[in-house]
Amino acid sequence: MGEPTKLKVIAERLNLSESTISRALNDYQDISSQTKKLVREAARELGYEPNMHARRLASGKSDTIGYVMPVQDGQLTETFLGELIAGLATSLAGRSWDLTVLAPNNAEEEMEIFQKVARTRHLSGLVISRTYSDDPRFRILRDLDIPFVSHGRSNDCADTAWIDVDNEGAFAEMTAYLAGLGHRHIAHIGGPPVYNFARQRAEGWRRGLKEAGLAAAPEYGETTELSFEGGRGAMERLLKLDAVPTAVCCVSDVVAVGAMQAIREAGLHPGREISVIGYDGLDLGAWLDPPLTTMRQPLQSAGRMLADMLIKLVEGESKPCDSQELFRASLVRRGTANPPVEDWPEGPALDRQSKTGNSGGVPS
Amino acid sequence: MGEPTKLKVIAERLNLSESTISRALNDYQDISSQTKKLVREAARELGYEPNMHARRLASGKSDTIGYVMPVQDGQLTETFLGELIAGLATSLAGRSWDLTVLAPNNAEEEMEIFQKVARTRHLSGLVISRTYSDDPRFRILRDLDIPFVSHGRSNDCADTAWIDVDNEGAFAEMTAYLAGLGHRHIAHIGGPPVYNFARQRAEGWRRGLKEAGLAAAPEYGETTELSFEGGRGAMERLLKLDAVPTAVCCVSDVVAVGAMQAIREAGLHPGREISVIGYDGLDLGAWLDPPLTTMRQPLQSAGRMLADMLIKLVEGESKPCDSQELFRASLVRRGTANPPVEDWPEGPALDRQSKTGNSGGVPS
DNA sequence: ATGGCATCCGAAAGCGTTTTCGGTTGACTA
DNA sequence: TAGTCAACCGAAAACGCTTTCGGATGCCAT
Repeated sequence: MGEPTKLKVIAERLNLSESTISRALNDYQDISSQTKKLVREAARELGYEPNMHARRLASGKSDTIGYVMPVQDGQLTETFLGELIAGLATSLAGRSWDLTVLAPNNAEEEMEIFQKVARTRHLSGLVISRTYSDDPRFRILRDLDIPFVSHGRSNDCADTAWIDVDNEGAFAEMTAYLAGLGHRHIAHIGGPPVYNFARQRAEGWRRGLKEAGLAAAPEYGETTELSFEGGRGAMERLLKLDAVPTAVCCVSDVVAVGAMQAIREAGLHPGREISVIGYDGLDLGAWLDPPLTTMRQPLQSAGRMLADMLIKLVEGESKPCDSQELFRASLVRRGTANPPVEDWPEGPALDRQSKTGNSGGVPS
Repeated sequence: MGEPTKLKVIAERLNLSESTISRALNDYQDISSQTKKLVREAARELGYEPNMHARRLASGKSDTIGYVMPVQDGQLTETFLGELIAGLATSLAGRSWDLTVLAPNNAEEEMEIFQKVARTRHLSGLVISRTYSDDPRFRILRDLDIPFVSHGRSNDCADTAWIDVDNEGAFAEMTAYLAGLGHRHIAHIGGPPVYNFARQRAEGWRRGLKEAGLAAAPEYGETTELSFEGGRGAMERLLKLDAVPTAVCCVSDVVAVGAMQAIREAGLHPGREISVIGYDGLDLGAWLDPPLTTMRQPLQSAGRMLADMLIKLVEGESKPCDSQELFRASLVRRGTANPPVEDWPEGPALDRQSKTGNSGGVPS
């Protein structure tokens, strides 16, 4: 109610010195367990809460980590952001650390943040996300000696801390699954290759094709924006091909939904003439008709794990290169991945002259 | 690179005292504009960044606001969370304030946070969201004398700061729109009435009905969880009614999508036999077939405005009751709201004996 | 000259912790 | 009985900034 109780109050009440109180509360070894108990009780009774600012000033540690939001790519509506941030926050709260959110609007602002953190050390470490294939932040943060963990890998992340999903493995599995269903014309709608995950997923598709004994026709490797419109546009291009693919691996659920729309607009049915698999495991995929087959990655724990890793790094309890976790994504079978069908409608919008059956070879 | 420059360094370099430097940088009036310029230049050259912890300890102000995430309701996948947080963060960064995110897992944890903030004042103010009709937090925060702004109103928010959308107005407009299209059997699928917005939206539906000269049949007022399954279940119940409604106002887009699914499963077509309007303006609505008509609220600026309001409150530049903003939502015409049709299929799943035309009266 | 009044700046006391260093006990060994 | 050594605690110096208070200076009017 009145004045916040500080160390001094407890000290006077127990006839001890402030420093003893401080060390007792911080569990120093040179305080008898008896007085420790006394101090802790008094602290509880008086409702003592340490003044974070004083503590941080004196100790030189900030016990705060910063999460750098991926603002500049306009991906703020991603549904996982909330869960990630909540995961970070709860994990930190358990250790009475704080989470502050940074939202740089462009690369320069992000650089300024890094510089400031490096100088003032007002944040103990950073979590970055939405990594690029060739991501300068890895080098910069290392040079600035700022502890950090990334959500996603990059080219030179060999000796940094990260967590990621095995994107390549996931798409190889996805492709193998489609091949196992009998598909021989499996296309891929990928994302901008600046994103590391996009490159990895495309690579996984290629590997899956190869392992299934299929060739990766270049015209089957589409690339587009990570959006509904992007997916639709890419699918429209695939539909114009001489040999229209009978299955498509999409870099994300949103892109997959766009592809489904294009398929429908061509008078075809997603999951019948053309199978579609997305990636992300979004709920919305289940609400479609037919529901979208996809792959889900474990996200709920990502925030927690990022926080744990970063704290260990900051406290020097582990080295960056020992803090690397690769998760597996798992297939979510719903309605849009089925064996290929023979009877395609010969709609006016669709020119399939070279595609009289599904046994034809892969176009060169 | 080396030691972070502190006030002392600048003071020695300019042959001034630390206190002068401090006041010069903080634009005190008793420092000549000449020395101010000198100090500022030196600070820039030396790359001076104030030590936040020292500053906050000395000044007693924390220049930090906390955003309390709505974790306990499990609504973390809401797409607006990212935008809201980003808005808060950017607006604060412009004033060199910080945003820290709190993620209480239940009401007790939330209370503990409040108590701690009240005692330690380590946060200057709070932003709360996902408000209940009868939300105890309003009283508690007021009693604890913690400055706060809420995203959404409550019963006793007359003298607190908030921003909100005119939910009631939006649903009245939505209902009027459907009535204007010729619908006379307009139902509502609402959310849990503990949420203030849910109650407001139901109220808006009733008002719209009344203003259109239609009666609000109690069985047309459904209530359900804010989920796909909830919407589907509620719609299934509506489909069992003697007089099946020809239009449905849904409390959210997600619920609307569930309703659409139920309609489809009954052998009917959303937007043909039964019109559906959602609320939120989510992108995913546009990806459906047919695309979901909905209402969009301005969210992009909400975070910014919440931050601005709260800072003004903290600085004493305005009073809570003067910080209240009501936004209007606007109708997004897409494909699921059309005039009623006469020819309903007589599917086995649907029993419409009392519904031979659309001119029938509202069931009592 | 003297007083009064701005204007500008320095000295110093905080802010509430942490942490090092040394000092005081008492028990135990030789 | 003196010496040694833990075990435990207090004094005091930071940490880097803010802010009050008063002092010095110069200017003008008396």
